[in-house]
Amino acid sequence: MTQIVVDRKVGTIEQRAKLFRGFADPSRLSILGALCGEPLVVHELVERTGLSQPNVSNHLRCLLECGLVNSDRDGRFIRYRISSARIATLLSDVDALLDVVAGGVESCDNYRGR
Amino acid sequence: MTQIVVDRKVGTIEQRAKLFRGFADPSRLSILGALCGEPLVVHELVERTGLSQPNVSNHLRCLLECGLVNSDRDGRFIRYRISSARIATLLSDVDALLDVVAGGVESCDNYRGR
DNA sequence: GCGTCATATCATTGCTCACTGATATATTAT
DNA sequence: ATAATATATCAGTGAGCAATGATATGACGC
Repeated sequence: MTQIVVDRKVGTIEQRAKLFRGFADPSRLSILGALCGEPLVVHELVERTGLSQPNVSNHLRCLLECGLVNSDRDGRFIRYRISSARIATLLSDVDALLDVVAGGVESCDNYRGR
Repeated sequence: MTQIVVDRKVGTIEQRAKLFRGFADPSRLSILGALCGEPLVVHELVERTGLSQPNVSNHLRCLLECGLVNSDRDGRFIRYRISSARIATLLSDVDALLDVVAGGVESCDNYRGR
């Protein structure tokens, strides 16, 4: 009888904070949310998010460097996709938490939004 | 036969970003991580996190306003606890995602850390 | 009351990041 | 080669936030 040992490496506090910060921006959330549905090329992301093209590209570079998305060239297009289904999990868990704390988050003005 | 309809309200992009930003700071992550173990009073949080007392209080005010923690007065102490087990879920989700992307997150220097 | 411990408040400071606008690179078609 | 489309790069700018230090409030015991 074999035993599977998962032993998840627990990230450092700084790594976690850095990863959370990757999600802590409306523009990146829009991009990731769109990519959770299906892989998309840059100009499609620009259309759907309403962000400027350089802005989308800048965020994509960051997301790519962090390993949150992957890219494949397709002719003159570059198609981006999320790198792991765990990203979708994280996003839906945040919505689950918002079910509980949405009101408080809304009224908290320590952050005035960016 | 009854059917249970969950219909989760999906938060707005801005709400999600704001909630993520609540987690996107090493100090707040330390505090929340400590509180996931057990409820603690302020000076215990100060000891365990190594943060200054005003700093901890400032972050607690924010976390309280957002509804991520609750507080109860206990004599001259004030005991804080996380408001929902979903917070712990979210934190473990991030560690699960870090299993996949830790290297990339580490090397991404679009954020230089705070 | 007075002193002490526990926590909260607030202004200031310095750093960091998101966005823009201009430009560069890459690919395909004519 | 030239034009057109698709994407990337980058400096500059403005705004926002985390931490500190000083101080204020609150609770308990003497």
